[in-house]
Amino acid sequence: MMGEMKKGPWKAEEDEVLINHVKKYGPKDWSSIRSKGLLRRTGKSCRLRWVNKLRPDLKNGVKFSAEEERTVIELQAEFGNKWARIATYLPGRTDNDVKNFWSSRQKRLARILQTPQAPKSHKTDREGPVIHDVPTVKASKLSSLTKEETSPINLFCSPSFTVHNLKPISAVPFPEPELNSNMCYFEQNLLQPELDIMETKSWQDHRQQIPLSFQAKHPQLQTEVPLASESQELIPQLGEPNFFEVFENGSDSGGNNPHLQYVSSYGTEGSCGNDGWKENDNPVTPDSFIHDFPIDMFDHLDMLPSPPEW
DNA sequence: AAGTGTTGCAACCGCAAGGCG
DNA sequence: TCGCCTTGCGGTTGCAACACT
Repeated sequence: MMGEMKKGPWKAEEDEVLINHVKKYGPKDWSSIRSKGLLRRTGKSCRLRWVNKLRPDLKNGVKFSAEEERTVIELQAEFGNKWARIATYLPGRTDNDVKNFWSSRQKRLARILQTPQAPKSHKTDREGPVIHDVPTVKASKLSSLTKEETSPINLFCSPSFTVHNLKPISAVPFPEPELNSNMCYFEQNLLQPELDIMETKSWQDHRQQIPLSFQAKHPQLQTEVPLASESQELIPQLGEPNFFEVFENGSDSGGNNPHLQYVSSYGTEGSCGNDGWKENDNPVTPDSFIHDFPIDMFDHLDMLPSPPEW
């Protein structure tokens, strides 16, 4: 009879035994490692160690790239918490990696939402990406239309990993804006219903409302909104497929946006035909959308300079 | 330098599915 | 068909490392 099962961190010697076993027999027969008396670990533990740490093709100690983050976000919106499935799209990443990444991200968002004005955590310094460090990017979908035909709206959205995720179903393609660090563009037509509803709002009301209508009605102004750091971290999430999950306790894992249903490029959502967003039958009004934010969230928004100053 | 809070990661646990006798 | 065993997956936890006061 074997002694007690060993738990806890693996030692280098144990790793070596495990690796040798896999070399001989392949990544299987995990239980035989114990039955042969090679290790006092369960087969389950051995398998986990191999899959998560010892496999030769792993990106151990390498942070998720922006591209990987984008992929996870898209796939989580599509598959839900199917980490193993998502991991198959990310070479060198395990389901555990993806799961931990997502968990950290959710915690970060939750913290930001709960304490938008709290003293900045020291940890934020080693969290990325910081908006102003994000390189300039271009919208992926280009158009021959002029800006006058499809006046872009500057919305508060991070270009760091959301731009190409946003694939509005609108038939009018994107113009070709260059996105700087604090802004990205949405197709105006997609937002027009919201813009009409919010039409009466102004920058003076910015504590409660995002004055999209101002920009929509004056697209030529191309307003740019400087954001405080915490809001810079939060507001980018507006563009993410699963953004609404942040606000919804116990919402379904599919990341359904109450207004727009995301259909990713990985394509299991068939009703839309093309990649992108489709309209929900019961959209949430912009007001209810905005009211889900902490009341003081927009305190970080600075007043726009008046046009003559531009 | 010590204390404290936060984060990321490694590993465990429980459950379910599948294979096999 | 049933029960056992193995494997795989998702959720959770514990802890070391780090940053700040």
